[in-house]
Amino acid sequence: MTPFVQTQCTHTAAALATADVEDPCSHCESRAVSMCASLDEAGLAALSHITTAVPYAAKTDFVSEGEPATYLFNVTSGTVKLYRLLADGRRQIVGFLSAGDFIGIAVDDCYLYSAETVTPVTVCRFPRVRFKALLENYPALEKRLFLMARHELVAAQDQILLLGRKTAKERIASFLMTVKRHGTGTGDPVLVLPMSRSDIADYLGLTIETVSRTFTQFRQEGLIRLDGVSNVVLLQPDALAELAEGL
Amino acid sequence: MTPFVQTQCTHTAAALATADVEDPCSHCESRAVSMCASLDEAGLAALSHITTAVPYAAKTDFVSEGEPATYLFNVTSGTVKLYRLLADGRRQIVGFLSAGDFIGIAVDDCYLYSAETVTPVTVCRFPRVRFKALLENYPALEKRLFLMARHELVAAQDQILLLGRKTAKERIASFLMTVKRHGTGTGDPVLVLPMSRSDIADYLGLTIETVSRTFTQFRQEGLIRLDGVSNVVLLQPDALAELAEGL
DNA sequence: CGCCGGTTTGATTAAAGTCAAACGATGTGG
DNA sequence: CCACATCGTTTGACTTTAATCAAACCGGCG
Repeated sequence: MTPFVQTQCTHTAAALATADVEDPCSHCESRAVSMCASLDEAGLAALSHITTAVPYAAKTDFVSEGEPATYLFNVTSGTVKLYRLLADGRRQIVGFLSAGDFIGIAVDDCYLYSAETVTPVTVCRFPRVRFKALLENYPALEKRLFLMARHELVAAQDQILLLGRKTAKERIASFLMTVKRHGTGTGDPVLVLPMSRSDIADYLGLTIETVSRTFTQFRQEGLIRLDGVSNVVLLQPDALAELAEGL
Repeated sequence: MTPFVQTQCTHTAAALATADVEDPCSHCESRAVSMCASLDEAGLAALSHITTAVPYAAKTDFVSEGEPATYLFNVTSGTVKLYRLLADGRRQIVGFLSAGDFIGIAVDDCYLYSAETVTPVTVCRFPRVRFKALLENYPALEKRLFLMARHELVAAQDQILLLGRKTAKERIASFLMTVKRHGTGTGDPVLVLPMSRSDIADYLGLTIETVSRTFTQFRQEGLIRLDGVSNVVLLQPDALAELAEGL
């Protein structure tokens, strides 16, 4: 478990093969969408100096709630879920992350949630203390993280509205619209859900059975088509959008 | 409605009476707990220059979701609720604010939630554009806002766990513990709840009836004592704390 | 005193959860 | 190559929690 390579800030097998030791981040596919976009060459070099690129297999736990926060991470490919547990094992997924997302914005000394990969994932790993030191010298990076934190806060409030006041159908519809928005940005109505029904349930505050039944119901109503378990075609995206808003 | 005074950054009737025009923020009771604590005298002077102190009566709506975000606010006294609505009127309160809390950290051009006073409230009001300009010159202020945003994010994730996975009893217990923590910090087990049962319900994703029944149940079980509707004495704070964590 | 809003209590319903079994891909070993 | 075990998913029957509908209560105020 947790194999890793010491090459810095190069993330895919392809990138690794062509890694340029002098400028390791230049090939990073997620650079443009990550906090790294805020850094000039000097900043990128300084960051790459404290960075380790790490690939994880699917279903790998790599952050545990309550543990000392030794490292912070940038997801560069794949899907990660963040979750919190109650004492008796009830689980709430607080977010799904993908390329460009940062893990640890709100972290102080200890992690406040656990993180597990959903798919195979690559991350850039930074020692927390050194990252915080670096932040002092790159105000643009801090500004960028602030912006990302604000976006996370908006997303969290959306989720609070969903969990507090939406029905199961509205939650699933909202989830589909979020995945759609998060996708290519094109109007592509074919979604890929890399996470299991169990993950979706724990994200939406439902049970596996209710998630499954609701997908079936949407299929029967002609709102979606299901290709296997992970491919969803939105047949009536507008109707789903309305459902998501409670109309 | 929305009466206001042009005196700058002086917040209570008492403070108003003794306002020092040269140094209007010096008497502010919430300065130490607000973002203003990050400013030196020059910064405080610059901020006070774009500030209007505004008192609001209880139950006054002063921010509306979707409206252009002309102003940002700092709460200096009283309690405010932030909420979002679904089309059919279902309401979710995303947070209660009090002295020192900032309204608009995550705001871009338009407000993302509505705000209404619970009690009589005083705020410092800043034109958004001018505030953002000022931020550029006071990195310590921006750092402080970033820190506050991170704390809000942690609180939001706690609320997501609560709404997604806790029972009604656990939600009420969690709410009581949050109010307790938010209080004087002393071990004072007597809480004052300035908000209505309806507000508590809309904050916890429950109905008025369930909130009321759960309080009654806690009273019958000897966990709390109720003095009227707004005073709650925690008779067994430890048991409530355990309930809140799902133990 | 009696109205009025918010709150509490009671009876019933409905939405989602639980328990349980069947289904269907995927992967393994005979 | 196919039987079979496994794991995640779907479907079904039933239960439970909290919501809904409705009435009584209570405290403050005109």
